[in-house]
Amino acid sequence: MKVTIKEVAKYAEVSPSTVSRALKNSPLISQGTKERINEIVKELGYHPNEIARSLANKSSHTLGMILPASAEDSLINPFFTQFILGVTRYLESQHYSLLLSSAKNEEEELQQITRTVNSKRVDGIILMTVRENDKNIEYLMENKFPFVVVGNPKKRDEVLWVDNNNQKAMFEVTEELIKTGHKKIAFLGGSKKLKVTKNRFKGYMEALQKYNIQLDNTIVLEVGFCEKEGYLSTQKLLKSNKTVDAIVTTDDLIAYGSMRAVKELGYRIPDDISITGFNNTVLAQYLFPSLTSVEINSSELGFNAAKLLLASLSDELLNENFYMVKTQLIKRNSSK
Amino acid sequence: MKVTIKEVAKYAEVSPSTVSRALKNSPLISQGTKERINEIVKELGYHPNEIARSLANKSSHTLGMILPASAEDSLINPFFTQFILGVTRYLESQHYSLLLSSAKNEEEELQQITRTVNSKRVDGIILMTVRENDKNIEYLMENKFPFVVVGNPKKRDEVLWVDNNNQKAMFEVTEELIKTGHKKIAFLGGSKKLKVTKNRFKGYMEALQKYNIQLDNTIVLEVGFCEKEGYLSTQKLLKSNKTVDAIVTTDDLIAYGSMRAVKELGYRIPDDISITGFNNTVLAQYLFPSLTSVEINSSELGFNAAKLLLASLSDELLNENFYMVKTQLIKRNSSK
DNA sequence: TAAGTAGATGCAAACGGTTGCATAAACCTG
DNA sequence: CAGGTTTATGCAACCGTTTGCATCTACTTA
Repeated sequence: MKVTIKEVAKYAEVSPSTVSRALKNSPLISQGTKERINEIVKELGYHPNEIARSLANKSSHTLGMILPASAEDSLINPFFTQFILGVTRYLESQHYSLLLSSAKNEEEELQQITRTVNSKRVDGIILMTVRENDKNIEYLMENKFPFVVVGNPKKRDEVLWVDNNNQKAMFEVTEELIKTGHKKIAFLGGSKKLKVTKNRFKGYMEALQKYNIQLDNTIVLEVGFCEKEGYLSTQKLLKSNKTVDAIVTTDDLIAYGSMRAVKELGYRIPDDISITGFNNTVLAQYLFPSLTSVEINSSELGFNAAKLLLASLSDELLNENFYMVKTQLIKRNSSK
Repeated sequence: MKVTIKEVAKYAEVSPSTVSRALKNSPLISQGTKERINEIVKELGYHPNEIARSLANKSSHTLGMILPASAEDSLINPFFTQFILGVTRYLESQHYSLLLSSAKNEEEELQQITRTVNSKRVDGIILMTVRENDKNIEYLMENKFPFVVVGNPKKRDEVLWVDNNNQKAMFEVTEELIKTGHKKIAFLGGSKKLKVTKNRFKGYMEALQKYNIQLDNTIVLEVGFCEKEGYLSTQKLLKSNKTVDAIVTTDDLIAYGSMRAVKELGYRIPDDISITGFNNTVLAQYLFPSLTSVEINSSELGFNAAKLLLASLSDELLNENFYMVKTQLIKRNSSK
């Protein structure tokens, strides 16, 4: 038989209100009855119906999250699992829950978001990606619905966001290479339209500047996020009589393709050319030579996204509307 | 201003009951008013409050799922993301939602499950792993709470489960090797306690039997699920004067370690020894030589887990209390 | 000891829907 | 055209909590 607050009240010979107060430690209740009620609660095995609670409280104690279409492709990357883990870890510590949906494409993403918002089942939303002119962000801002995004949104002062410090990460990679004697460092990056690429490129430049190395635009290449493009553009690069002694990339897969090209053309890694990746995917440790890369703490990213959003929900005064997660340089054998 | 069913009722000059009926296509309503109400619903931008609905319906239209502790380690495997994707895909098609939590260890898993069940926020639960003497399954069965598990549970006739057809998969791998001329095929499997290993081993044996090859227990080894153990046990195997012309493994990582040992000892892959993996992880396609492996359709696994559970929730008569997902043999260059 | 105050509890409405039952209107049918 | 049936609608209770307000009791304090 289901046990409700009324049952408990009957047994304790008090009103449901009193039970309710006992359960949430209201000051409007005497120590004695509180203890008595708590005993009966245990005895009967009573657990509040969270749905009823949500209705009365006008808060579901739940956040929503949409797995973007891109989750499907990025098989190489445990980012999503790790991110979700981080989110749930924080939410659980705060007795919040996570409602997850997925979308096949951008359009569906927005649909899912509106559905979730409209149905009032969540108090806020976590967006796992940012796009140029992001419709999702637009919608949420227009409707003043609380949310946090991962990555670097356009109106960065008006929204909550978390990101890993891409610029600093690439600065560290480049600096490390310079310090170990490299002078001609090529940059293989993904689409320049992406904020990630831009920021990583900034870090690269920053390091060059610091050590007074002239930026050489002919060894800065834009490639797609895959092994093949890394391979092809490295081939082109090396065959063009350019002498480089290091190649930094914005992804392990690109680095992997690059390694293949370098080896094929008879150079040794890292003796002739050092190569670095990014994202520290599973590949990195198993490649030969193992790949120096940058570890992104996706779980901490998720953790802090949830934390930031919850803090803002509770009218807490936030010092910052964003949170930068530190990355970690993982040195392996592909660089000197 | 928030728009509730009462607002709509007022505008349409009907009672809330009528609006409610209009929205769910009840036969107790005239075509005319139904259309009128639907117009007003659109005009006002009304969306039912799902929480209130759940309370009245005593059903949340939501399933619960717990990311097991092991999700943390299995970085190499996009299994979880893919599985979740499959689940959400099906749930969305049925207008259901997914409530996700995570657990750091077995104990916490059970806690999460009881919490979720007690709070009445979900109609059923999806378990992503099965253990020996699984406390979670025990609890759910005792409380007669609807659930489905991934993998092969003990009381397989009494619970709902989905699994990939491990036996058949390994049968196919082994048969393929036999057909391409291999005679001495070693088996490198994970812990024999695991149902997965057992089933894969069965498939291996089945193929041997079919082609009248005598099982040789000295080339059947139990190893941990990692590269290193694959490496070490293959070394031992090859140094023990055994002649093998193929090695099947129950995981790509084991296979990878195995490849390393084989190459070090001077054998060629696949000319001298063929090697196969399992799970078709990202590694497989990027190794050298690329690794023949077995693709597990985790997304379909999730899809059907959700489907099975929902079917049982709707008192549908099930033909089967389980669903076997087909695997796919991916031939690459590590086998002839 | 009377009046005032603090503390503990209950009542009843509210949250936003659903649904069994009663009823009114419209339609048959002989 | 009276009586019965069908169809469409409304009423009110209910789902399980929360909470503002009223009430009651007991304790101060002059």
